[in-house]
Amino acid sequence: MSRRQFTAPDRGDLGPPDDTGCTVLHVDMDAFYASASLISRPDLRGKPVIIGGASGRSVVLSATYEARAFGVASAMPMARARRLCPQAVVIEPDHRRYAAISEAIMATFATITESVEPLSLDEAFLDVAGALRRLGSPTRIAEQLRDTIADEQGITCSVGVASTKFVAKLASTLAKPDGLIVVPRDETVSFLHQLPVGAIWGVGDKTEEHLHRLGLRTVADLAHTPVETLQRALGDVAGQSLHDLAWGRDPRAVVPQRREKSIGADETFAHDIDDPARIHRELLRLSDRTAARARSAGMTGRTVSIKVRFADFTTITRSKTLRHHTDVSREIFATARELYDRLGLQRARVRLVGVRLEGLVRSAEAPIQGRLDEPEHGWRDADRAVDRASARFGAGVVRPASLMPDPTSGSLGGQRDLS
DNA sequence: TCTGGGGTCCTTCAGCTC
DNA sequence: TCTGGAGCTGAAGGACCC
Repeated sequence: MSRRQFTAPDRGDLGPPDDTGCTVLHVDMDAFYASASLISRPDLRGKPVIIGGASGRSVVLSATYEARAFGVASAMPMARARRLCPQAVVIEPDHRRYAAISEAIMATFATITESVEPLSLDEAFLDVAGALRRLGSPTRIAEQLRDTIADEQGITCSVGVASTKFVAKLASTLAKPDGLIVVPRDETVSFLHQLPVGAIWGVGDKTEEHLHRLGLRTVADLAHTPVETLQRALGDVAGQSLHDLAWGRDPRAVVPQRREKSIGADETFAHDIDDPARIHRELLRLSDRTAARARSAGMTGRTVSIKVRFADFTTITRSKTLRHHTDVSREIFATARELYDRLGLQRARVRLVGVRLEGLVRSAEAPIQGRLDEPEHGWRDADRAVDRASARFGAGVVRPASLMPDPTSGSLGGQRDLS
């Protein structure tokens, strides 16, 4: 679900594209969250619909093309989206439904090739080199795939077909909505050179601005700039990478399994908070959530980091690397709290806090060491028991006492000890 | 206009060891 | 014993992606 939009370069009268050697497909669902939400609301088809949270600070997760015509876009503040398109129907996201549909779509991909690299819930790369004899040309496979997903899931997708991942991804963006673009291997460079620099994967607003200041506006400009100049401006890695991509060089293969490197959770408050006790409770809740997700994924991590965003939107991070790996809620919270307290904030107004566990490895590869200060059946066992209860009765049935609603006030636990 | 939540990757800098 | 450089690691921040 790319957020950037460009116009497809004109191929002129070159005839049907030659897809020889174009075995990389990038498949991207069209307005995925909106399309998925409309499956149960067919009465809203053809109307402007925005998917997003109800809280004052939420942003647009997705919008139908009818809403986009009014200027509504992903990641836009909801308040602005509502102003741009007041007649739009707003629907709260339903992440369980999206995950279920995504799983079904990935299963469809798996019937075509084993070489599927999911990028997110709604898009993936497929390497179809091994499926050509069985299913036909890459273009034919892409067409079949689009038909199958439309029939089985009731949503449309766009597909880019090319010889490299980067070009296939660009092509699917240009094909939207409900389209298919093939970029023949021999036409890769001419295809790229017509595009603006912002079309390149990895060039965001800041880098685009930087390149514009250097007088570089198109991919052709980029390609004809000495790589050393780009490296001086953007750093060694980014400079080299941009130069390579501008010439269509992208050796990255489609990688079926990608291992997570960090797991975390953050939360933006409905209103800025300056009460340290409330922030500690939020850190506890986020540590709990992060640890539970790590255990569920069978991972442990060694570095705990926190993120704090202030009322003026400045953001800081602090991290601490432990001597051993952990997936224990209490230990992650203790580290997060220590990092927060070390900031020495005197009632600063905080907008967001986050907790993240980094340096992940599989639990089996990093046995959790028993600690001398832990009781025989330590906090790990308690966490496991909570996991089992949550699996049986639903998430949140067992929580730290400080996160239980306070019966006297109706709010979350008050001045309980969080240590 | 007023900016979510979940991630990855890169750069820079400081501290440590050899 | 002191010093400087190389290499590594951790920490922090920024940019980017969906």
